[in-house]
Amino acid sequence: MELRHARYFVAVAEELNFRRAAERLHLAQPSLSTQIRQLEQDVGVKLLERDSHKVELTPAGRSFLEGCRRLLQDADDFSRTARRIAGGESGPLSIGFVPSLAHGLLPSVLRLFRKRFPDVQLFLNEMDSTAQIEQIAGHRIDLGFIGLGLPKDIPELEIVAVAEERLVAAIPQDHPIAHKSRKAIPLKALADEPFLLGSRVNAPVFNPWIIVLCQQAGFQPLVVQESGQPITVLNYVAAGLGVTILPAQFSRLVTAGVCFIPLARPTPRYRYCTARLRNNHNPALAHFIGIAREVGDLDARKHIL
Amino acid sequence: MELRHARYFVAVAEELNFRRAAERLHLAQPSLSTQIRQLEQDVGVKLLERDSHKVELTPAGRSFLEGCRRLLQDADDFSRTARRIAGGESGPLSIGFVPSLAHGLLPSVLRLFRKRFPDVQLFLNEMDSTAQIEQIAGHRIDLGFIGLGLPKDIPELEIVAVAEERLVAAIPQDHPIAHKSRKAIPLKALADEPFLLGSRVNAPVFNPWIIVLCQQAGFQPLVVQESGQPITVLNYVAAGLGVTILPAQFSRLVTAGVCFIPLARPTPRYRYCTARLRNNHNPALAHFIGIAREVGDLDARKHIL
DNA sequence: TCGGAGCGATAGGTTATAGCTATTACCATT
DNA sequence: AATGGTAATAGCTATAACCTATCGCTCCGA
Repeated sequence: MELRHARYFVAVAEELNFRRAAERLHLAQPSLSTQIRQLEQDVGVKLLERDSHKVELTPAGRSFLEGCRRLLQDADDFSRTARRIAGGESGPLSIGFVPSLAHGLLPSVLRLFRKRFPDVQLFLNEMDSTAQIEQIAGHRIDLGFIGLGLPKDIPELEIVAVAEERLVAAIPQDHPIAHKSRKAIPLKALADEPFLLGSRVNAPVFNPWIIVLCQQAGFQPLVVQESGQPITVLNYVAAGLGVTILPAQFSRLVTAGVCFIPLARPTPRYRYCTARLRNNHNPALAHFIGIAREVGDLDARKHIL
Repeated sequence: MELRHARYFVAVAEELNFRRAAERLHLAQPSLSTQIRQLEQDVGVKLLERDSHKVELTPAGRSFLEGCRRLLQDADDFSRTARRIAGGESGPLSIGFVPSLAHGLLPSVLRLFRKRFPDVQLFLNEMDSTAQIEQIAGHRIDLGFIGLGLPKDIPELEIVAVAEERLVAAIPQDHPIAHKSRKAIPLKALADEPFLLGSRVNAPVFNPWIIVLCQQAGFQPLVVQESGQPITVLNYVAAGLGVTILPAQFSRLVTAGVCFIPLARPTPRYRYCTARLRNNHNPALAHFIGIAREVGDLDARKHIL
């Protein structure tokens, strides 16, 4: 049996007349007769009761007709679905993201993505960037959503920057610099301050980057501590143990005793990136990255001080 | 798209190797390649990512694979169903039956039929024989289940006797005949009794037949009443208003004051028949009639006194 | 009672295409 | 550089879907 037989049979069953059905199918009547006979032989069942002046369905034919209709409809439906998936408008998309994005860029990206592509089924997995690399390579997730970049350059991965943010210095409120001005200061202004950084395992790329920035600004920072979550570090800052540097979004975490001052001249920018396998052709991926960039730019204008 | 494409695609998607898939399909590899390419072109979607050393499914292909599997399974399933319907083992079967069968032969027939053909969906409709003829002719029901026969002979209908029963005379308990013997009596013994018959609309065939039987036995019955349900008539008999003649099954309706005596010499037999349109080829019909005859014979041996 | 109209089935030729074989092009591995 | 595996391509063959022409049947109106 072939779908052709189903199409022909449905036409005949609906017209109950071979000639008219054949016309509808742009076919000559004898061809249709032959195909229907062949179908009956193949299925092993008489589907139509026909004599020279009427055609009617047998009970088996009635049931078979329903089956054929459903079959054709199904074939049509899942072909369409496949096309939608190929166009990135439907289908599954697994995304990993680092915890620091969960309250920042990600929700905005998801909101817009869901609006534009409501039929893409998103699977969201919070994990650190190392785990993301593994799962991307193992085809467990389609996309990684990380900060800054990756420790090592892996050629199979395509890293795309989707948003950037300025950096802010977090300084104890009673510190002289905090009093001078709320305006941006150069990184060099922190040259003599003790530095508090977050835990190295949480920020394997960020911390070294900060140190490089300081070196580029002409000083070697005195890192007195390198542990804890960002929020913990801010509490240490409030306690006067030192200063820290964070992406601008953290300045929204209003913390008593901490003053946030943007850094400038040169203005270092923290980047958020997506990571994907180059040969992963899930078309929803491109849409997601596109939306992330779109939202990222907006965010950049809105959030960066 | 044709089912062939689905079959081929499933094989390739399962083997992830054109050569092996082609072997499995008893096909040469280039033919398979061509067909898959054709399928992709037809659906308008790249289903497989293939280079010279590996084949893998695209996201659209994964979804399409599921669709194809379901499609093939469905086609198989409803072909089988059609065959079962054609074999009378499945499908719908509408039956009409006269009220007097509802508590007699019909339940036994249904019991056995359901056991043998559990997948045939029976639709049961109680109605008098005239309504049955109409609905059979109008293809509303497949089978009529009636007593005795039909008033007029309709050539399109095939009437098959499936069971027969002896007749009993119902006589007031204090009547001399009732006292003489419980053994069978000839119909002629009732020649001088007043006859009570059921309503003519309920028994358009039965009543005239009884009268003909009496005439054949050599007397003209004195019908003093012709109305009511059988149970009502039996009450009249109990009251001593006269005698009546009924199929043997009614002797199970034990009624105070009524004595049932079988009729014999000649032994008139009441027949139950099925009626069907000759050109109704619902195959479950033949099975039903067969079972009715089978049960009818049993009933005959068990119930006829 | 006899054409005529309309139906599906049949016969026989044509054509499209699924399938074949042989080969190529490509890549990974040795 | 050679080998062995892959899928794709080229060109031919054979199957079968399709066509036209015709038949045989039944119904229906003249």
